Amino acid sequence: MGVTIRDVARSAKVSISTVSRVLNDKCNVSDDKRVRVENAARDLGYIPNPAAQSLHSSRTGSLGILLPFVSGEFYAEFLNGVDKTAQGGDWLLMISTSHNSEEELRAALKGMYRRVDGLLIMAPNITAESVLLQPHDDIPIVFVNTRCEDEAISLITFDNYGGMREMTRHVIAQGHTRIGFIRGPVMAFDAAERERGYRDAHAEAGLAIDERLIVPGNYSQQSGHDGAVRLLGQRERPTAIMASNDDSAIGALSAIREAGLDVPSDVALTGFDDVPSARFTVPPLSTVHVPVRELGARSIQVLMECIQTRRIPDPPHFSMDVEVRVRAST
Amino acid sequence: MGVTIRDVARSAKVSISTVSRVLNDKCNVSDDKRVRVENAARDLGYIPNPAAQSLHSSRTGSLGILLPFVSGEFYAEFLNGVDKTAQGGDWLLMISTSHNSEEELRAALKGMYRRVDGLLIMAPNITAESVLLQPHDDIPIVFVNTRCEDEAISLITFDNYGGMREMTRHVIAQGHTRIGFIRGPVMAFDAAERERGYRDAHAEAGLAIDERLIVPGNYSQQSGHDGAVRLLGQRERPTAIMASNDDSAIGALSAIREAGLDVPSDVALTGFDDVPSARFTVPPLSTVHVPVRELGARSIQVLMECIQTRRIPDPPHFSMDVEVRVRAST
DNA sequence: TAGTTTCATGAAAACCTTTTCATGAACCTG
DNA sequence: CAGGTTCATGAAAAGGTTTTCATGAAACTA
Repeated sequence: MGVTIRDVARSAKVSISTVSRVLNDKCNVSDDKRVRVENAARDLGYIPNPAAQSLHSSRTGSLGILLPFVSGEFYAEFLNGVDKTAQGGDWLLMISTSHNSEEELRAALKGMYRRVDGLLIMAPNITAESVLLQPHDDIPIVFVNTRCEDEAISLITFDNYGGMREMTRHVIAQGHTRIGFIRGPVMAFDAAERERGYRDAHAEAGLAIDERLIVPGNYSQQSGHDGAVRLLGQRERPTAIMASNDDSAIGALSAIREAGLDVPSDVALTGFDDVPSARFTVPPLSTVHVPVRELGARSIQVLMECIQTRRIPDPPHFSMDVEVRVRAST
Repeated sequence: MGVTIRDVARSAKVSISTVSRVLNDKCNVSDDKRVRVENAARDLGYIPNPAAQSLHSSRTGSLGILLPFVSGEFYAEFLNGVDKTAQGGDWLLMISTSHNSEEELRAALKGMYRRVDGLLIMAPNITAESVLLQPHDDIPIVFVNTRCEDEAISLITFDNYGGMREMTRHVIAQGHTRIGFIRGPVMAFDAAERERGYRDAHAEAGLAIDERLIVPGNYSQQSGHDGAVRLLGQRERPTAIMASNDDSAIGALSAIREAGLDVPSDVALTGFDDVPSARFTVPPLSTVHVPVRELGARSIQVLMECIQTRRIPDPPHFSMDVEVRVRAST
């Protein structure tokens, strides 16, 4: 079995209290013994048992990350920011994905009970308030990209609505009046916000929306492809297609080319997220840049601060800036 | 603070031993008390403290996942398979990324000490043997896509060499003789294997390789773009470009189109991995299909079995099948 | 020098479970 | 009915750490 503090104490011929003092406090212990303990610990390769430490301190050194269904570059980027920042603070990450319903999230929350010191939750399909109604540990929780009105809950988000409104303004400014829209997942808060941006920009410009131009999707490439096929098959086909995210835009792009049409001369195309691939489509994709990695980094940053200061940040809600990036697809 | 087994015992008017028995063994306890305990536990919302359980049982219920730098769809897919399978076995995942050097991996290994019951390590830049030379907990370890000769080490991999050899044969069969190759990361085992496949297929066909046709890369879209620019700028430009993975093929595709050339009529293009996007490039990308999600799933499966049976699988090395998928880019 | 303060040190308690052990009571068996 | 089993139950130990408390020695102060 593993080497314990007892082994170190025996080897250094001191009591376990002294060993613990040397390894933690660093005060009130004679140089002689300190050196003996340090040597013994090193020679034996002693590492404190985290379970024992945690039992005593009720601190775990881990952060829980709860995500919805993970796919595509968005999450890889997000996790990158999360992990790098967490490692900087010497935290380990406990990650659990595929939580789309309240049910699943509740189970995950229970599974993480007492195993983590804080939680980062991205739950675009659910409201933050409903998550917190569940019985839960009173550890700090930071929500990301989740619907949340309550100012007592810490939230990091980005402007799904404004980004898509801005992008729609851009497309309208290009002279388009029949603009197709490929929706995101039905239950997703961010998808609804993006659609709202699309609609409001139309209203602003005094453009009526033909509801047939709004087709379903679920953020996947396949759904973007299918959505575009549907839009292009319409009698009076749109001159521009706005996809709810980059993945579905990439799918749409392939459908447009399959139909023998050119982007942007026949059909303009836009995405949302600005994943790395968006710069490498042909033509490069006009999209709404979301600082995904920074989003992950900042979320963890805030969570670490919540844990340290024992209270939620002020202001509790923070929104990252997004920015329209016009490339060759419009 | 949290509700403990004592609280449940007090509330149910029994000893803590009885509570523990009801919640675990389920034997040798009267119906009367069983019901009382169950009700009390439910009403108080009791969840056993994992640290205390772990301290006693020296089991944690967590699996450690150590990955290299994570980016792109490959890892999102892999994690999908991993997480879904782990959840099925009621395990939590402790994930740590960005371990490319022995140094970093050693630190991560130390950080996970006694926090996990098993480890899944993907370390294409290092050998499995060198990782195990580090002092480490004697928990089961499964390596994925890592260089490893030792038959005493459990390994799941896929045929990087054979896949690329097969794909190269396909390209050669199309009549190409000047075939550019965009390398993966210098230290990466899988990248070296893929290059070896490229070379051996040439040798088989009696084709000499012009070393100028092999350019550096690092699996990123940007590096694929840059590599293609370099290849296309050569005096005698290649008629086909094989990228070491799909991401760099996507980058290369954009560079080819920027140069005003057509795929596949001017330049054929291939990738490796078959990430979801590969079907939605224009034209769709010929690539080597790797069952990435299954790879993740199987790896965790094997790890769970190692933990349960307390020994490594027989045979210890397992290779997933890959398959050339010819699409419109060749 | 007597009294007080500082300081290094080890013993022991606490954190929360699970599991072993001991104790009776109720139940058999011959 | 006496001796032996089974069985429900609670007390206590163990798991590895940190922290408090007690102890005694050494260092000060008046």
